[in-house]
Amino acid sequence: MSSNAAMAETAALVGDPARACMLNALMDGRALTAGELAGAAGITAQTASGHLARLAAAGLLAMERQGRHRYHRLASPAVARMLEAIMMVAGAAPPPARPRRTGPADAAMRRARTCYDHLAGQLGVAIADAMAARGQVELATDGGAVTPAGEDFLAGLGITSQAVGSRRAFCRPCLDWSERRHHLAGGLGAALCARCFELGWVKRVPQSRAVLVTRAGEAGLRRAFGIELD
Amino acid sequence: MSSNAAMAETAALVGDPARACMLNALMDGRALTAGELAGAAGITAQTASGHLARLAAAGLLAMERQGRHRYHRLASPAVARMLEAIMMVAGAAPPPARPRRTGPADAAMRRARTCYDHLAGQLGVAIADAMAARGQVELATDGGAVTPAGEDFLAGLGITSQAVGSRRAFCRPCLDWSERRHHLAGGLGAALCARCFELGWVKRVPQSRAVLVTRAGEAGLRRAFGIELD
DNA sequence: GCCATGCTTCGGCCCGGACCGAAGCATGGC
DNA sequence: GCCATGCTTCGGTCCGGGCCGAAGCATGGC
Repeated sequence: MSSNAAMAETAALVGDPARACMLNALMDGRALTAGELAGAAGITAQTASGHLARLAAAGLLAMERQGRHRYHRLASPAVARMLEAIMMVAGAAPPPARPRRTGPADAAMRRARTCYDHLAGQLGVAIADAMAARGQVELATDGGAVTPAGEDFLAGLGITSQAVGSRRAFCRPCLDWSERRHHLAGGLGAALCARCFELGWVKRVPQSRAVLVTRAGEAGLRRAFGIELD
Repeated sequence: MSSNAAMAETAALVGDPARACMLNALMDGRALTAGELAGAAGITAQTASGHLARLAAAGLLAMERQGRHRYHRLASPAVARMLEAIMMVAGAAPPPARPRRTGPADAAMRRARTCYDHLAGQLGVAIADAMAARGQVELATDGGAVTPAGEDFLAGLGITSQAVGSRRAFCRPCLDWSERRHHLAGGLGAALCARCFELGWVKRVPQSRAVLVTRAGEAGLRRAFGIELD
């Protein structure tokens, strides 16, 4: 059973704290240089170099040289999904343990962040809740669908069905790491996230997966979704 | 960022070949004794005991004592999904490598097997294809939905919508490990799988995730789905 | 009570691999 | 050409943890 060994090898790569840190830093979908990743993991450049080479060899990372720099990013959405899945199990892990402060310590991260290509945190959950409450999407633990009313609503936001995906069922729910509730992922989640950036409703916090809701964003989100973050 | 450490810890648990072997053996959803798991991993009982204790402490396994035996099973579907996700990355891993025989060496496994709670392999893919071709389900990479025609069809098979789930979108596609194509998972996949066992169309191969299609099953599958396994 | 079975705990061995210092290549700026 | 920057390779140290043998508890059969 060689597939067992392959699985163990892949998991072992994620199973080192320094590598996990680097992978996590790439979970926002951007590409970072080797130096930045070394800093994020708190290790020296030469140690990071070894790790990155192994991750790339295993197909977890894609590497791209640009001048003196080498940019690394997650090789595919499948890798991001794997990391999500691991994080979910890790988060729910201690079953008979003390409740233990859930989620990231960083308040901004808890409030709003990107999760590979879509929005998560309080913002992501609020959007999902609002769209579900208005009958714009139907959510279930195993999948979801956009309703006709939802398509109209998205069109009004400037999101075409082409941007979302060709089929009706493109709205994968993704259990939120800090909120422990579902938010919108999949094609719909990615399109909504991209549109929020385009509209200037949210902007990235440097060196972080966290995003800030701008003043225009607060107004826009209230108008479009009827949501009001604390 | 303590969540990083938690993720690494969880991944490291899967990252040991012996533990990966045991987790894999539990991927069919059944509960096995410590001795059986030790045998599956090719290690002694005392070594397995240590591994199992750690996996249980981390919330990956649930343990249940029954007489002298201790039965272990995956703690939750989330764990199974995590293992699936890791396997998927591991399978697709070597990107610039030789094509390398895909999937399990075992021919029976490739033909039909369970994947936690649903059917996979050629059989699983064939069912998904047949239902999609007949307009009974709509599949996308991020989710899926059963059509009204599909509900009628399922009712004819003796599968009520209660058995499948309360919402319309309960049919999560799951990328097949050996076939590299999608099959039906989620509530729908679980209900179909259970019904196939009830009808005696398939039966488990002892000590394996593989399942055999019975003579009655060949006829039933042909009649119900119009599929013909080689 | 006695023994067999199933599993766990303890102790000690040993190997893999994570880490860093130093040196070696590249690329870009001047 | 020269040096600075970014990254990699090499060599050596050190620690975590996987492994088994032996012994220690439970449970069940007799």
